Amino acid sequence: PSSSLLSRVAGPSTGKAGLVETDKERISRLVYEVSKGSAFFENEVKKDQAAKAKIDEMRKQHERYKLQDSSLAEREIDSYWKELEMTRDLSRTIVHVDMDAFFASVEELLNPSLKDVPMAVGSMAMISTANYHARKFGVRSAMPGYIAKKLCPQLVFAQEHHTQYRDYANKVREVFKLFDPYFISIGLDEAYLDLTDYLEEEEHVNISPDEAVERLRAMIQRQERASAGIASVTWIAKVCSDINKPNGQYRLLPEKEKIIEFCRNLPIRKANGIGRVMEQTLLSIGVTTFGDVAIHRAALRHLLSKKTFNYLSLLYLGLGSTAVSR
Amino acid sequence: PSSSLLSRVAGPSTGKAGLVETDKERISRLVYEVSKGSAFFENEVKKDQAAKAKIDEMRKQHERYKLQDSSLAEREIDSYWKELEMTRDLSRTIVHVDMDAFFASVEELLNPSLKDVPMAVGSMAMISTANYHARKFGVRSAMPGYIAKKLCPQLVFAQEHHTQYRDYANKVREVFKLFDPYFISIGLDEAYLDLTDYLEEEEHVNISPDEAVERLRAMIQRQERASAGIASVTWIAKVCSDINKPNGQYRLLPEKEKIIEFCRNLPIRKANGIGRVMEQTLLSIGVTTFGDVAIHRAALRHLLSKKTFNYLSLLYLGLGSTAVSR
DNA sequence: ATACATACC
DNA sequence: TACTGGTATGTAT
DNA sequence: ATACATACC
DNA sequence: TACTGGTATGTAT
Repeated sequence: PSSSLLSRVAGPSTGKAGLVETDKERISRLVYEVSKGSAFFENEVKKDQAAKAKIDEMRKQHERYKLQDSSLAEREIDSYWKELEMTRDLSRTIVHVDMDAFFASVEELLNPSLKDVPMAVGSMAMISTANYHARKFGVRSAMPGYIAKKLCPQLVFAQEHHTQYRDYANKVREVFKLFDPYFISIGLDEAYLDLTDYLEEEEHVNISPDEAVERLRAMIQRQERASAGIASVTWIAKVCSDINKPNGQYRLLPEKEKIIEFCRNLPIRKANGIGRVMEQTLLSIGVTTFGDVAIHRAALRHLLSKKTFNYLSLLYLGLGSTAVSR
Repeated sequence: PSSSLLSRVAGPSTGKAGLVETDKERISRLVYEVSKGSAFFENEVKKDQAAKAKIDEMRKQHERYKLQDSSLAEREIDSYWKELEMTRDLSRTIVHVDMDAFFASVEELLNPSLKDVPMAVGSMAMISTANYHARKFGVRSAMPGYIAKKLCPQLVFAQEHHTQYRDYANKVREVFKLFDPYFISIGLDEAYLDLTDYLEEEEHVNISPDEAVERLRAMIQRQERASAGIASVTWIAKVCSDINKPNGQYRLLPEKEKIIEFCRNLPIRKANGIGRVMEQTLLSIGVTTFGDVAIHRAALRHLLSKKTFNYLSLLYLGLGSTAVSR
């Protein structure tokens, strides 16, 4: 099976965190073997082939395009990027907070005996989250339970208790409100906050963004653990919240050079909006990080839609929305 | 009423040939006054408003675009045009033949008394062609007969005799066949011929393209008169056939500089494919001739669809299809 | 895919 | 009194 | 406009 | 045995 099919059937969360390469490989093969033959699987094979055909078309177009001189196109793109640069706003302190294994940790609060065993919330059909014991075995969100059970035979299932999740989420949101009354929730377990106003208030002027977020996470941590990312735009804050997960935080300083360097080395898949298909698409052009976007800018503008190219431009430059409060 | 609405209700042929400006103005106003209130008219008003709204949107976008520096875009377009230039083919001698007032002149053959009076083929509802006596009054193809009658009260109507038109057209086509067996007919009264092979035949090597076309028209003229244009691409041949109409011909020599100069001064509306709406659209950007297309190339590429811009590029450069025979 | 607008004869 | 009818192509939804 | 694919939680 | 269900957005027809 091709890598794109493996990544498709392995589910979105596989390969995200906490596993070494050989484990990833072993797990995705196991998932593949177990899935094979199901209706779901056959459908995924079909979709994968369609996506691959499109990517192959593009690859051929790219072969032709590569022969051309692209220096003029590159200069035009550079000039466009210079204009984008004018819109850079480093003035906001944006935080992305992500509750660690939220559903699972609520279940652990409800039944502390689950704390020390590999546990997943959901059923043999589908699990929504797994605790970190289970994750060590490759168990992931959006993985069917029966596959998770193959990866981890001693896995314990907890039924979902949505009402409780909402109650706990509301408690956490009370904390967010103290730091930014206009915070935005994404589902029950994520939120974006704009800390700029908080940090400018007289009683907080001596607090650094890192300290403020430590404080916020400490207030949450009476019951739940959370990770957080701090940056000048929302999407980078989200990427940062993943870096020291679980129970950690990371700040990317609001300095143009640092931001561009950060994005240059960032695997494209880390950005919101770049999924499995776009990852494979860009890979076929030789793009793995946003730094590669700059290298292949002329080809990318030629091969992708205007919207997609403009979006990649923002990601390469580390630009994006700072809109949380309003 | 706005000029665009006047031009819309006046019909496609108004303003084409043979009238001075004040006449055109008087006629289009008369047509407007007479049409006003009809269902057809109200529909045209609605369509005109929709088209105008779009054009106005574009105009606003253009106001913003004009503030930007367009030198890089211009260079990229120039490089694209240089590539297009590589495709220029000056080797073909393309002729467009257009029968003068075809239906009307057949009617005159069928009833010679119609020769000396203003006459239109059709009815009070719609006329298809008018003879040149009638045209002096502003009577045009696709004009409703009752409006034509207002312009020219003594106008005589002849009923259509399609069978006869087809018979005469077939006779004319026999002539075309002698010059190019692969000629292409457009309706009953127009044709494109590729004279290249004819002129290369041993018995014709001493005949110029102009002479060959004179000869062709003379052979047709035993019964019908025709005008013709000679150029290296079909669309310019068609423009040329209009220049010395009726009963005349014009050749644009197959020389790059002459062709570009010709197009530079050519009102955009003369080209096939540029109708009333595109004319108004381009006018709103300040484009009247294809020379203006070069001046405003950066804005045009920004404001128009890729297809439209590429098409205008060909028209500016005097490039296009030479495909007649094949 | 479909309807509608533009364009031409 | 009364504004064709056919085709091709491009654009918007 | 509609269906479908991608992407995310 | 067994692959959620919701939303947003982009692309193809």
